[in-house]
Amino acid sequence: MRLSKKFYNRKTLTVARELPGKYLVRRIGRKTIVGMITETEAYCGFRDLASHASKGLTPRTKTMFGPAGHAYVYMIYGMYHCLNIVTEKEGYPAAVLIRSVAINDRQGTVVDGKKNKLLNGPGKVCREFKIDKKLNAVDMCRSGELWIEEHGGEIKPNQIKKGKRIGIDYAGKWKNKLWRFYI
DNA sequence: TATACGATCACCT
DNA sequence: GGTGATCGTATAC
Repeated sequence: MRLSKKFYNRKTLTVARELPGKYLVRRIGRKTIVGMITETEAYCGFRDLASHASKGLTPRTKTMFGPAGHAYVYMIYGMYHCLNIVTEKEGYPAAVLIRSVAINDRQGTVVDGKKNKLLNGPGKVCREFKIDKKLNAVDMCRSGELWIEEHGGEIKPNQIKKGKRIGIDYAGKWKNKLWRFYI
């Protein structure tokens, strides 16, 4: 079942904690790619120095200020894209970064010599799912191209671990927050 | 108009 | 462990 706006329109940490174990679905024409989310990070509020939104509202970060359930896609290092999902109410800048996804192909197709493929890193996730700026600001509650499903029962809450966020050494005290969730 | 740098990855030592 | 690739964005002139 597809996650509704109700799911995303809650506290960012709650959404980030519950997303691991859910399924990211990407439809391109007739082809569908499905992967289980295995790692997320929360970025929330004006004061979080690790969040792009701490610099204020700009054309780039506008999506993060928008309604919950929208995809926030941005380019990093000129070569990679990162996928985020906007959370909380419109006007409050918050999002959950999808850091890692495990592809379990339902048809059993071999991917990279293995049946299962772990996409550990937001850049790899976006490369595999063919996510780029065109998907920025799409409504994941309604889009026919990108959304998240819940199948239920696969992951128990006690399998989800938490830790410090990664790659944000510049964020001062904010870098030590335990806002990263993974399986 | 120009410049510096980043929520990364791959490849080098 | 360290660094180059490579470009959109923010910030500074």
